[in-house]
Amino acid sequence: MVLKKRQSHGFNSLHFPSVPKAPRSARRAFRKRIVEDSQICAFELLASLAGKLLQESESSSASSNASDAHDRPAISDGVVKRERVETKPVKTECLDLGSCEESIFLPDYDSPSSDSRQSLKEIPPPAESDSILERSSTVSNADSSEKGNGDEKPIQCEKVLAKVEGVSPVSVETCDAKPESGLGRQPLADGMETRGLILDNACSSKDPMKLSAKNPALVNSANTVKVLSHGNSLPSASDLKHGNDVKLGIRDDDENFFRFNKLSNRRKAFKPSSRIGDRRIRKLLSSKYWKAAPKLKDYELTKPLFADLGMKPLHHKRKLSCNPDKTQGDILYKRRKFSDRSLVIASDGGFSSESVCNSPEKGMSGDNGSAVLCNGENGMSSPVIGHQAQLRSKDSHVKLSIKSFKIPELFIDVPENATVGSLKRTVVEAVTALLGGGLRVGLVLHGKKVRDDNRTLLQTGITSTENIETLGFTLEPNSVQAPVPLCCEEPPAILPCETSHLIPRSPETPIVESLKLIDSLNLAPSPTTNHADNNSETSDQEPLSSNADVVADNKPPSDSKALVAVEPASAEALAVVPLNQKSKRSENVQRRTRRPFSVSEVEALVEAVEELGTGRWRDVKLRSFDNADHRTYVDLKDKWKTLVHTAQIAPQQRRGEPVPQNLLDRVLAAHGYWSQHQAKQHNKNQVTATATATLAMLQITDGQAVEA
DNA sequence: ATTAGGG
DNA sequence: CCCTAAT
Repeated sequence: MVLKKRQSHGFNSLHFPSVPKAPRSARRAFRKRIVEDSQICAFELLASLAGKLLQESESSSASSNASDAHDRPAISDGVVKRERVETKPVKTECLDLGSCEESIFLPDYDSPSSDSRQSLKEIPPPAESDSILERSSTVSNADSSEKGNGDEKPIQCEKVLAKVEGVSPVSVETCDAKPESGLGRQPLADGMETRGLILDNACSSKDPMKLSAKNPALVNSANTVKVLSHGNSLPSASDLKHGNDVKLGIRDDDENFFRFNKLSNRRKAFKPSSRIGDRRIRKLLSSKYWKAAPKLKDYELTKPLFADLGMKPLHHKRKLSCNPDKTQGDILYKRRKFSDRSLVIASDGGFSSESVCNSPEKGMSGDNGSAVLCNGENGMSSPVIGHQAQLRSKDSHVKLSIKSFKIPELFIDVPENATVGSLKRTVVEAVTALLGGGLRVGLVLHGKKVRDDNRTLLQTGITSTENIETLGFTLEPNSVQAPVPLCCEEPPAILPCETSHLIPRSPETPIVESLKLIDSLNLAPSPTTNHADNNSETSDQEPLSSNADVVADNKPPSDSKALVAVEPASAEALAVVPLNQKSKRSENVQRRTRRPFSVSEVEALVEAVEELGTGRWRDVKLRSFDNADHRTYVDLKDKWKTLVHTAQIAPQQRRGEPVPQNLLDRVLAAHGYWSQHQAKQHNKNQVTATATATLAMLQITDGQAVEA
């Protein structure tokens, strides 16, 4: 027990009301620095943000060209290539995001397994790479030159080598627009079995935006490919790279993050007590200072299968061009609080793949485990993403087709005078933000969660069509594992400019009706998909509930042979999307773990309150819980509150660890006493004597009553 | 930063 | 426990 040794005096102790050891101002002195630091952080952040925006604006014109270009450079082996010809461009329709320049063409990659030379040709097949693949750390400028800039800043690529299956190492390249991009990228550790996983994410452009516009697709498709071809759960270490374009933000955030930690440490050094520091940090974490960083962390911490599969940079353009006038409509969206933990869902109320995207049939050819990521264009419906999986067994590979994922319920609030376009965008934003929070994909087999990420599919039992029936995927917020706040409170400047903006939720703004309308439209997906199945291969769709035990009904993925993932938004976009606090919190911040008060703690509390009264929780904390970092004065106050309540109710209604009646009696006595002397608390000395007597009487009375 | 109260 | 408003 951390309880401070306390004097064992009862009411008599009331004679000696404890007095703060020093004036509050003095005690707080050192804290000031903390505040200042945080402010500095804020400034730094702002500065970086400004810089980023500036940079983006500067490159806006260029980026626009780049963004709509079909040529998405594929890079491998340090060579930048245009893929237009080699890959089947899949045009993804934009979600009516104002500008469709963001549309991306996603190539199909063929599974190396069956036909490695095709899509992955540029990438050295795993088999060939018995040794560590060495790659030039610099990416050729081919792409950049085409773009017309990119020559200037050398871009660094860091190589990350990961050992895979104890045999062939996997080379992953990441690039950073910034030379010193330090943040240690996490290698594909975790002993992932990603044989043949090769991720190349080259950054040849100096312009972050450009990168963002291009790379995500690249990365995503790469991931998908991996999934298809290898079946093994693939680490999303590769996903890390996605954030290059947002580098600035990430770095800053990370720096801040570290700073925060520092602060906390410092604070602790000074004062070993109180959890206040922690709380403060938490608060900071959960607030605006965070943008992309959380995401990065998520990636680092987890290995989401599809976590950021499919994030498309939707916002660059908008960011720049928009000069949102805030006076316009306000659009709010938020996730429902109760749904924070589990998302999901259900039968695919989603859209058929076609409705969502134009996926090339070719890409879906059976032999190639090609992945097609698309962006659905139906504004309203877009938020609803069905989830469907299809598995096939071919050769020794397990192939799946996930038609779509359904996203959890969203609340959207928009003014009546908002335009349809703005509404659509809002929905997109919401979805983006949601996904940006970082999702993990869970695997459910036979209704049971498969937790071991390192096991092979074979070991897990996912080998053939038979299993497919019982295989399901779930989407889970990352926050569970990584209590990292993800979001970002960005100035509306980033928002879609047209008519509406996402704004932090404000009570007054919302028009409930419109909200509901939207909600129903978007959230309640009408089962577009056919339930009729003709295919032997079926996928289970399960509601993603926190339980994850639930197995959903099978869905007959009709014919899609390829994996089709619907991608609502880009990772970067996510980084930029402002979220309202609530959604943020619900998704990112984990509640403090519950720590029921022990009897001894209660005793200490009671004792302290008897002496100090009910209005000096800080002193109570200092007196009896100074060493209990997890008990804040608010906690103590709350506990007292509940204690009083507990003492007032029938013993049968009390729950949890029973508190000795005598303590409860003391609680009542003290409570009664102090509530009568609130006003007089000033003159403690004078009152003390009286208080003692009164309390004693009260206690006696109470005790008698109880006994009787 | 604390306190007080509602959720 | 969390969140907020008011100190």
